[in-house]
Amino acid sequence: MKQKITIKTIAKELGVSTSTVSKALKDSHEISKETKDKIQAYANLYNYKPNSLALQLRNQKTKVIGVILPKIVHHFFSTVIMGIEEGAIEKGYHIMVCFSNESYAKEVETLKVLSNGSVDGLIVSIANETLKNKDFKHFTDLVSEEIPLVLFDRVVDDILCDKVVVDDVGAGYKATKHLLDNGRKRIALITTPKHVNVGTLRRQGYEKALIEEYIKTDKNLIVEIDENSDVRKQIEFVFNQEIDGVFAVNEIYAANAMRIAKEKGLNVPKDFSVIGFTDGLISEYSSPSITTIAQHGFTMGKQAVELLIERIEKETEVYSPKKIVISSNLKLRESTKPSS
Amino acid sequence: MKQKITIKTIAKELGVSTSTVSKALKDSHEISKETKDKIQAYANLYNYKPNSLALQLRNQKTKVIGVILPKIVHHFFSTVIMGIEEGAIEKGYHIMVCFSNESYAKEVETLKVLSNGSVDGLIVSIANETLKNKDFKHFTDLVSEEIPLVLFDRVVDDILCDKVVVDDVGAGYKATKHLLDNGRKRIALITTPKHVNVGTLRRQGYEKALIEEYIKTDKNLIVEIDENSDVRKQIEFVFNQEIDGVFAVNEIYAANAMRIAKEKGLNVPKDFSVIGFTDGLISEYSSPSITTIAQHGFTMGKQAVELLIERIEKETEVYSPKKIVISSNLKLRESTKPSS
DNA sequence: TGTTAACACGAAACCGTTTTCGTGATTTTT
DNA sequence: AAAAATCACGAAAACGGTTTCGTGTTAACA
Repeated sequence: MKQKITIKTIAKELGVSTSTVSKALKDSHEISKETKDKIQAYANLYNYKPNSLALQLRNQKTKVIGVILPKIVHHFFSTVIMGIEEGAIEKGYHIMVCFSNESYAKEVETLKVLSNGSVDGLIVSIANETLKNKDFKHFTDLVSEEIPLVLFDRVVDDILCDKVVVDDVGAGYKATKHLLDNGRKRIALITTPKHVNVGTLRRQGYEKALIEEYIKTDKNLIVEIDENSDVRKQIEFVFNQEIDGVFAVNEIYAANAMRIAKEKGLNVPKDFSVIGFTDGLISEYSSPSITTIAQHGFTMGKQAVELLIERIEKETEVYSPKKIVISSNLKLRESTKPSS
Repeated sequence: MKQKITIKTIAKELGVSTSTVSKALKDSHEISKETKDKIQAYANLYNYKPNSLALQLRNQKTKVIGVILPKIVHHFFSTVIMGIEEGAIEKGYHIMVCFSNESYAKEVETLKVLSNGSVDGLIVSIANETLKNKDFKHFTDLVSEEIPLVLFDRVVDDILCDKVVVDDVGAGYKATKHLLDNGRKRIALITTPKHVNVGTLRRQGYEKALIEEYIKTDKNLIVEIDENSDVRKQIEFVFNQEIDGVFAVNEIYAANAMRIAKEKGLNVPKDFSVIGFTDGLISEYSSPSITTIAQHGFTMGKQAVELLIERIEKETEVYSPKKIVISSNLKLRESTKPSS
């Protein structure tokens, strides 16, 4: 890379001290107009830009926020990133994005690297493997180092930090209630393994809605998907039962379920209703389009980053972690058009 | 944030100089075993981590790569990010991600901020507005500052830097040829405005395939989508003509076209074929699933970052820009099952 | 005319680390 | 026993800025 122009260069070239240059560039009253003009003209001519590393070192802050996501090729997470970035830019921050790829080891490593001073704070959604392990030491260490941290979506209560989540129980309830209202009686649930807490919470909502209608939850109608083996096969399994609707905790499962239903000759939404989670493009463009729970990823991201920046910039010693719950809502589409 | 432990702290605490601490932590032979043990033990105990800002300043490199994308909630771009990140991590780099949101102003601003020393190099896909403006000064400035830059997908030849693109002409050709081979005669093209060069290139491939079959390109079969107004309406327009197939330059347009075709009572793929670009989830999960040109975003990202890092680390003064062309291939699905 | 204030600038410390070059104290060599 | 080599460590500069605190010169005031 070309030799960059620095304050020193300018100082030497113009026969003044670095302090004078620094002050002149900040339009300090200490410096005479002529000197300022001369220095500023020179700086402009040679396109001087203050070296941000030097400033970061001096100010002891980077104006960078680290973001660690389990994955990115995913509508929800990419929407969240959008929100985080927008919120960050508004406050003069930038984001450094890393992925854990759902791996515990990579999450630990990334957290370690980012917490060595390269970022002012972190926004994280926990990797699946970590949730399974239940080993959160890398997070609690971060907290005890007092590095600002905000967890979102996939959070755990043991980690004492700010959190942003969707109202998963409520969402599960709304989704199931909607199916019941449409007259469905035997509703399958396609969810994640228990360690993924969002899945568990959505399941609670599902069960709550059923109980209210005096329907006993039937274990055979519930399938916990193991992403390491054939997802489609596992979903097909539930179709061995007699069912008239399905609530899936994400849109991939929902799309798969609908496809299977159609292949089995079921007419969606006439004979069979489908409802998913994450209001992504699949739900919008599949046919029939799929009713979903909208997660408001953008809002989540924005709230998370605002929370974090507040935490970073507030020097208050006493600090009680906040938890923001974003309410989700139903996005009605063709897959649950009332069966006449 | 808690007061971080530094080399100075250790030095003072242990009554040695900072140089000794620094050397001891690097296991230098200059330091006696006892002193090293003592210092290392202390560092471990208090969980000392070298401040990365100080290192970056001293080494004059950040090991960070800036990435500027037009958008992220998009299958292709998020796949590219994955590739970039993986390649970066492998070489000990991290990525700083920003979005231009297709805006010229934000692109200029972001480029300026990132080129002040916070990154060692940049990977960019140009914003639509910039392509329309044809104002690339912010890029050429970067090049003349000799800041390593790699452009991908949306590139322009005037900027002298490394580039990674897909074989858009070839891809357009393959897609159109495939439709022709399926016996389609009146093939609509749904593309972008002319300033988006990838659209223009794909169109060239389309025209080339038609010419080979002695079919004259019919302007009425081509629609250039303006994203600022109703996309669906614009696509519908082309259905006023008699057509038996459509080639769309991205999957959203393809999905829309297929939906309209179905609404018009056309049977896909029996009466009508659809082929898209970007092998995303929509194409996979819509019904019928949509044949696409796979863009290999992951590969593009990885190649781009490898090119960039090579450029960053090679101190060779003479440097001739490279252009890597990634060949795309057809992913056959239901929307173009041969009409019997 | 002597004192004080305002002005315009520079010296030096600081942020946290690395690294070159001394240097005094041992140990080895002759 | 004197010279040379080795050892174990420290001082200081450097990376590129900012900022506090002088300080010499000039202008204003009594």
